[in-house]
Amino acid sequence: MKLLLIDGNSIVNRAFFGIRMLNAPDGTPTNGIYGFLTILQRIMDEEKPDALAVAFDLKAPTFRHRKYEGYKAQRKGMPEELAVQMPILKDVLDAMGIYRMELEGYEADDLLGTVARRSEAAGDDCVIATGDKDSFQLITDRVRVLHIKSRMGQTETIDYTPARFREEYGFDPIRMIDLKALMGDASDNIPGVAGIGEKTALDLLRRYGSVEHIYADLGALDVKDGVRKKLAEGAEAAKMSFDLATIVTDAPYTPELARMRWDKDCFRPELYDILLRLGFSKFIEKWGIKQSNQQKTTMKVVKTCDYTEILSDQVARAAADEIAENPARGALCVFAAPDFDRFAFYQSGAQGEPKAWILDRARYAGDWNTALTALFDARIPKAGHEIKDLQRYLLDRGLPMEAQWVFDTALAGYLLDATAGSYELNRLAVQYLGCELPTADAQAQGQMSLLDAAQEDCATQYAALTAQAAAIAALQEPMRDRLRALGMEKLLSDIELPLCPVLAEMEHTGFLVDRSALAGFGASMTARIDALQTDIWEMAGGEFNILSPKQLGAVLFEKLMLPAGKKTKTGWSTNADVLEKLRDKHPIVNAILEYRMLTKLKSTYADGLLKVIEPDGRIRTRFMMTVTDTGRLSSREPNLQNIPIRKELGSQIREMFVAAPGNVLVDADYSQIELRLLAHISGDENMIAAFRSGEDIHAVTASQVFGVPLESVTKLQRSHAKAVNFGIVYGISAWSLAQDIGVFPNEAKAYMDAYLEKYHGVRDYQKRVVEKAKADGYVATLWGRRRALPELKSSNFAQRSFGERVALNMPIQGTAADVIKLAMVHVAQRMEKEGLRAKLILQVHDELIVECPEHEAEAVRKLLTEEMERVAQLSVPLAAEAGVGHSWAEAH
DNA sequence: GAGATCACG
DNA sequence: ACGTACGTGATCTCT
Repeated sequence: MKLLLIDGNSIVNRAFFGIRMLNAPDGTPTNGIYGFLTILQRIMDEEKPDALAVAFDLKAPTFRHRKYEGYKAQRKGMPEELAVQMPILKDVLDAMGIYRMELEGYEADDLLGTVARRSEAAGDDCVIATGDKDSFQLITDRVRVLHIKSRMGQTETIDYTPARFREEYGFDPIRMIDLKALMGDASDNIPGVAGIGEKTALDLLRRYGSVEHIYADLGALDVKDGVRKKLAEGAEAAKMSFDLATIVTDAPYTPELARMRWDKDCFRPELYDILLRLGFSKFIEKWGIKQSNQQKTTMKVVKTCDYTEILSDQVARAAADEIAENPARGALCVFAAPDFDRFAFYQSGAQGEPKAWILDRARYAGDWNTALTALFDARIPKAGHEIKDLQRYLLDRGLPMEAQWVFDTALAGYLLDATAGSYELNRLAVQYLGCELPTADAQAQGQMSLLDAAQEDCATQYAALTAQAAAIAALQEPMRDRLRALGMEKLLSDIELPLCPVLAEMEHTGFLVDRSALAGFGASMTARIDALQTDIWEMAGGEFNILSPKQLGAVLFEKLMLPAGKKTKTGWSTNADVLEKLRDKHPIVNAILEYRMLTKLKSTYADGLLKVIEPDGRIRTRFMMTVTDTGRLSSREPNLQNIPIRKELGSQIREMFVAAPGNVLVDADYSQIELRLLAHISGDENMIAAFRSGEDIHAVTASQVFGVPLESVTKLQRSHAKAVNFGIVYGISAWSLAQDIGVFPNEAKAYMDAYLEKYHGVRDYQKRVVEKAKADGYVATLWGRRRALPELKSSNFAQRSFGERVALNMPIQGTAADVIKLAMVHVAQRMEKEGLRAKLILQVHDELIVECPEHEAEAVRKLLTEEMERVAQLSVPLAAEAGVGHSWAEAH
């Protein structure tokens, strides 16, 4: 039998300090619980124990501390945010049927030790999961310790067997006590011997085995006199520390072994409610926890109803007419199955009963396009979920999509919490309605005939679809209320919703790519890549996978003994920054850099893009509207927002993105939009003046920071000033700036000080924005787009600092996103109004690309820059520059 | 599936 | 002493 014992306090502590602040919908902090459950699940998956128990501390002073009077056993008090999570965590564990071990006056460690020794005596295997090193003293052949570390939100476990421990420490696990006796443990209030640190303690134990041996004859030790003196003076402390560090293994505790047995079915019904309240739908899903009495809540909040299945064109038209003639019933809510072959429509009655309709392509008797045309009638106001994709579907089928779209639950969810990550309807229902939606998975019953099962399946699925459409209806009011309260209604109605058809059409149109040129480009690299591989293998003295950082690290830093720089968590870093510094040290480095560049170009861009060119020669991306934390769009499958440009060879790819015959591309981009927005938002007079003057902003910055006349700014000074400008927008530290531009940190610090001295409006603004973010818990753009910043309250320095940088950056990056989105809406509307055949085809954050007939080029160029510059009247002009060409490279 | 790397703004 | 810039997505390796 295998028993898993978990040090509850230690694990929840790691989780709390390691994971960014998370909150339940009601505001209760949940990061400790969340982290604990994540770690628990991971260990369970990996270890698959037969039984488990979680131990918790219960009150100080504990047994171990009691015998030392006057000794302050009190650990540092738990932060309030963690303390409130402890009872909830215990409730969760109870509801999961997991055995809890607590004993008045004992620490979790002592219970672990006691139970571990007993299970060992009974011939069982035992695994202890903890975040502290104290428990290493319990390691034996039958007791392993899983040490849980959390770094940057990631958890890492190290499996300590006696061998693994000895390898790392150089002595037996039981000597962990001796180690603590000598070096102490600040977090546990174990004093240790004053002046003896980890290094000395390890050395002593490796040579003399134990505290007992060390103290047996201090005079015989081969150590410096200073160390001998410290040991002599610390004899008492060592004795006490030894006792304090010794985990009790014979506590008066009898665990109820039967209740430790792990059984997946022992979840109690209230687990569902607890997890729901905590906002942990991820775990509900993952563990397949069934709702208890929630079905009733669903019915109450999401009013479902019978549906009519539409099977013919005639019925489809009749239904559309009925809907159009009853505008008082509210928007028609549409839910589409993922592949758009089934739809549910739902209209809540103003007075009467709600009505619902189902459209199933597999069963539809008439013409599918006719059905869609009828129901997506432009007379009918509609609400939906991810409506841009629906519009794209209609467009791809050659159908109109001009229906009045008045709401999108996914977009609303995104505006309300851009960091949530997913806006699945069920999740929104949990969050904003407090209920779960029925799922479609039919429980195929053994007794049912195949036909019955199929029918049952269909009915369940239709009911589920209807409930989704009904949820869209039910979500509108609470979500709209929230948006209004946060001042984001206009953001939805004037920017995000109107942007949907624009993006749908961009995706639909796609970008023409010169397939044979791209294929030729890819093929032309093969020979060079092969030659480089041969050279690299020869210089390395053997074959290896150059793209494997692990193997490459071994070659560079062990075989060729090049000086290793940064480390990653798995080994040496071999990234371009590191390699760049090794360029002169060995010819292999240059070859590797070139090899990396070429393989990247070939696999991601040449081969990668070739795979997604459609039969008409065009590439169609998907613009994601609810992905980024700042309000930007993202582009996927393929990503057309990261096509190379910075290096000459890569930028050749852009020559293969072309206009169709008889057409041209018009490319317009905002010049320095983020810095201009910084000038406006901060109100810094000096920076505003610089932009109004129309001079090169980086040169002006250089001239001011380095105190030289504008005309005599050197290239290097300008490039440094440019780096500072970028850094300011990102919320820089002097250390990182130094890394970036390759100067000493104190020099970088001097640049930054000079910068903030000259642009003191920026300095004041930065102070303001961080303070306001701390007070409000969020930051916002000029248009009111928000990003919540719970990180600012984190007790973890790194996370808090991250929050501060985000507070500095998001309002700038997000406002730029607002600006270009609005410009896109205006551009599309105006091109349509002016009857141009021009089409927007791509957005790359500060750049728009239009494809149009040659004769429209001038008009489009003018239209683009006008609309882009006219979006907002700020204290600095928004400048857009446009070019025309037959390829993207030429137009840019 | 996670981590490392590198492409873009 | 902490840990180093903001925001993305694709590909490859390796567990």
